[in-house]
Amino acid sequence: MGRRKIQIQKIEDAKKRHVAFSKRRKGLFKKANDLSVKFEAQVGIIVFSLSGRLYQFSTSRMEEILSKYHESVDDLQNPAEPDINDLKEHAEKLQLKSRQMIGLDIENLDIKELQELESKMTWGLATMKKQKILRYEKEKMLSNQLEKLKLQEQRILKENMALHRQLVELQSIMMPGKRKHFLNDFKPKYAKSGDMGSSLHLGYAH
Amino acid sequence: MGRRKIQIQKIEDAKKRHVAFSKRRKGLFKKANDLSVKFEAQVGIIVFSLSGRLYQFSTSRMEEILSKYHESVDDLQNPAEPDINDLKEHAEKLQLKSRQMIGLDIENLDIKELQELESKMTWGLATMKKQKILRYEKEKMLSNQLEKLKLQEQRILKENMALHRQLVELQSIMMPGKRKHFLNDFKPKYAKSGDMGSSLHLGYAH
DNA sequence: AGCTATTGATAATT
DNA sequence: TAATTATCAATAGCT
Repeated sequence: MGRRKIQIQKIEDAKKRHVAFSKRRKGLFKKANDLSVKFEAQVGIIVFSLSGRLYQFSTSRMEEILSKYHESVDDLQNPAEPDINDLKEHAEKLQLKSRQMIGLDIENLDIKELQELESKMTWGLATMKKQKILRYEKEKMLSNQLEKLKLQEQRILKENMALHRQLVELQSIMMPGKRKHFLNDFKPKYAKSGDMGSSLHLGYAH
Repeated sequence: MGRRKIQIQKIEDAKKRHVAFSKRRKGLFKKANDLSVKFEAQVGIIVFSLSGRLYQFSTSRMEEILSKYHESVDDLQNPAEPDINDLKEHAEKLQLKSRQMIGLDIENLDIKELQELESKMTWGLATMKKQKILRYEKEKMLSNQLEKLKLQEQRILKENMALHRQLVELQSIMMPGKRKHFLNDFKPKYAKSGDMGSSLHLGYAH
């Protein structure tokens, strides 16, 4: 490359380091761009510097690429919930191999091992997907229950009114024009006419 | 690079194309690895081939990098809901510039323009976040309503039973040991003793 | 999958 | 920060 061969990275002084980082980032993004142009590939690159700054390159909207990535990963059938420790162990393994240039020799890796790794990696995503479904079903169940309860309330109210009507009728037959005192002094709250609607205002569109 | 200079990409035959793609991918991933080692950077690369196949490289778990990316993007304050057309226009602009190697000259771009673009790009994410909150509140509202309805049902049932009791008491006073016929032949369904619980089995943990 | 002529990338320097 | 250039690295076309 440059005037001298370089191997590993020493801390160097901050300025040189920054310049070199900038150059190499630029080079990486250029390579990515070349690839995307030459092969009509869709590429997204995310880089975090040591200081935590984000640099990114993408041939189209990054979010588009990321969601496509998630779909792609989701599409791999998810294994029956691998043990979480197993998952972590594999993640560390991958990380280690990554340092040993897994990316470079990715095609030389045992394909089965790679698939296994990938599918285990997607476990988290699959779980999220399930939760989404569960959430939807829970919500549906809730609104169903609500509907049933409202109907139930209507029926009971109706019966309540009927009972009340009978009671009044009976009282008027027994002692017309007089008030009864031997009965409990009970005042129905929920049997007023014209209040057949729910006493709660429940507006909810599912 | 090779024996001859290459400019654009012709359709070539599939085999050569695939070989070249593979080589360049490998090269790209190597560059990424070099960068990450030399500068302790965290790098994630997602590549979709024209046929839709996914290739990826990452220095640590891809999901970790992606969530870090989302955090990073989320942290930029989102502007007060830019117009959707404005957003689209900017997205197309970015896409166009992307083709013109925005990634390469990203540092030469007007920083303000870049920030504006980025923050508008995060609008979609912010909206999703809001929807999540709304969903939570909707669910809370639903379960609140359910609770209220259940209590309401209890109260009405109680009153129903009381009414029924009075009715029976009144009948027994008027005509002990006899059945009344001038009253409607009404059979309360919801005033049976021992059925004070809700008739619906509503199990729900919020 | 290896090889190498040739172009591309870049470390050090200005 | 930008340009130059001596060197090393990547790779296109061949086997």
